[in-house]
Order: sequence, then C-alpha cells, then structure tokens
Amino acid sequence: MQFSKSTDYALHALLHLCLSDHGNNIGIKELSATLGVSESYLSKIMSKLRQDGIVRAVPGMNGGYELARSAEQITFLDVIQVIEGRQHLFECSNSKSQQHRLLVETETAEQECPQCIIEAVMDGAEQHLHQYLQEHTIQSVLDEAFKRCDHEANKK
Amino acid sequence: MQFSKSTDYALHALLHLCLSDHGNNIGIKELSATLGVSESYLSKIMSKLRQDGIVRAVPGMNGGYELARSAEQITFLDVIQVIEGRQHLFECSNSKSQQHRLLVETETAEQECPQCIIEAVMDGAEQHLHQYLQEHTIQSVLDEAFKRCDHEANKK
DNA sequence: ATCAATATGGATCTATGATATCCATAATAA
DNA sequence: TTATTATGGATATCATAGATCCATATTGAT
Repeated sequence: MQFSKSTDYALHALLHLCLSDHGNNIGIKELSATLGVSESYLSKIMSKLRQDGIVRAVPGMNGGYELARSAEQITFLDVIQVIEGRQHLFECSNSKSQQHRLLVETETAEQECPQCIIEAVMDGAEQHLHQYLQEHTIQSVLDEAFKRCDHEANKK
Repeated sequence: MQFSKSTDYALHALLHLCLSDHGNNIGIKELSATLGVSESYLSKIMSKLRQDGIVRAVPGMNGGYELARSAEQITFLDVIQVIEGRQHLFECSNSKSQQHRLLVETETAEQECPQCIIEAVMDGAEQHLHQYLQEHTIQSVLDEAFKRCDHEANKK
C-alpha cells in the first residue's frame, strides 16, 4: 500500500506554485520541467486540482496555474483525497460471511453488530491518519523547512 | 490507496484461529469456507503468515494452522506489514530534481537538506499510523467486541 | 480578426501489481 | 503405505497506475 506518484507530483507542483513569484501564473512547461514529469501527464493532475478548487487555471498566453486559496488553507489531506480518491482505507469484503455470524453466535445477544470489528479498528486508524494530514498544510511544511534551515545556519 | 483484500483475509483468518477451539489445528478447508475465499488463494496468504512467524502450520492428517504466539502479541501492524510489505507509504521520486535544489537556493545555507520536506511530513503520518496499528492486537479487538456486546445486552 | 500560447478532456497504450487458479511435491498422522 | 494437508512454482486474468497523443476551447497579444 503506497501513495501514488501522482500524489507526489501534485504536492511538489503546489509547493512550486507557492514558492514562485505571486501574481504570475506558472505554465505547465515550467512545472513539468521543474518536476521532471511530462507535460501531458502533469496536466491531468493539475486539472484534477483545479476541479477541486485547489488551483486556478488560465488558458492562453501568459496563462498557467496559481493557488486558488492561501497555502495555509491547503492541507495534505485535501491534496491526497483529490488524487487518491475518498474511498476508505479498508473495506471488509466479508460482512455477510459466516465469519461475522460466528462472532455474534458466541454471544447470547441476538442483535447484529453493525460493523465488522476489524473494519472498526481500521477506520480508527484512518481517522488518526486523516487528522495528522489535516494538520499539515503546504504553508506549514515550508515554515518547518525554513525553521530547520535557519537553525542549521545559526550553528555555523 | 487502499489495503488489499489479502490483508482483509489475513486478519479474518487470524480472528477465526483465535476464536476456534485451542489445541486443534484449523485446516485450510475450514478457513476458506468460513471466509468465503478459495483454498488456493488463502493458502498463499497463510503461507506468508507462517514465514513471518505469526502462525504455525502442520501438514498431514489433522494438520492445519494455529497461532504461533498469543493473540495479545499479534498486532495489526504485524499482519499488515507481512501482507502489504514494508515499503514506506510515500517515496519522493523527485529527490534529485530541480524542485529541491530550488528550495535550498532560496536559503543562503549551502548544506544539503537531507530529506524531501514533503516526504518528511508523510513519514510523520506513517509513524502515527504505525503507532496506532501497533496498539491494536487480535486480542484487543476481541475484547472490544465483547465489551460492546455485553454493553448492548445489559441495556435490554 | 488573426495568431500564438496555453489548458482541457477523450482516447488509447503499456506496465505493474492484485487477485486467483492449477498442479506437482513434501510432510505428517493414522 | 495411504490419505490428508500444506507448500511453492507457474500461469492466467483483471484492474489500476502511469503515460502519451491529439483535437478542441480559451485567452492575450498583434
């Protein structure tokens, strides 16, 4: 289980938009050259980001992309969900099998347990993951990097 | 990004081993019937669990599988890593590109930042996820389920 | 009005990995 | 010795990621 390369590209592209001079659009040519990815492939990814309101796109001369909202308001979770989709991390394919009935039978209670107990744990894991990814934004990662570099510089 | 069905099968299989009478091995026939998965496919999964020391396997008559250690000592992380592998959730495919040099150039410092700042965030996410998955074991999920059912029963 | 530059979306191709099956072999208990 | 069971190799199938090409639409500049 791994995040796709598209997520990698999307995050790096947003970082580049954030770092480059504001007020100017950044074209797909510059983006793809910076990331080392083909224009055609990267443009698909940028298109998804646009559809989800993370970037704005302007066609025509001097067109290109820019952030649609401030970098503080673009979380890692936002980006990941656009690219990877919003399915759950885990879906029990076994809900109607004997496995779960068996669990219920060991109890005298007759009511159905509404959710697979394994799925429940995995959903908990997903929530923790999402919380973390929501606390980290394009801006926060830059702040962190600058802090780190300043600290290094001071040591000299 | 999703966990594979194999992980689903593995977790349910272990749950079944844990619930069934101890002292007896559980054959692949019973397991596959319980989970509703083919014997051939499930046996591959059980084989992986055996290679990693999570279950023991005995061939021959009355053979089958049993837990190799107590259910408290089998974490979700253990099982997931056996099935899904141990690669990182995120690997920056861009470490040598202009993207990162650009970041460094914006600083006067000349030393190299050792890791992609995006990858750093994602590794943090992975650590959080792993911690959670390590705190949940086959046993803990059963305890939780029993507690839940008892609670339901008491309400009647 | 025209042209060049740029983004968009459809179609398509390829590579990879998940899912799944079959079979020959080895190991074990009765 | 035999029936039973697990193991591992080979292979097939399918879905998805990754990637490319092209026709079209949109915009700014001339």
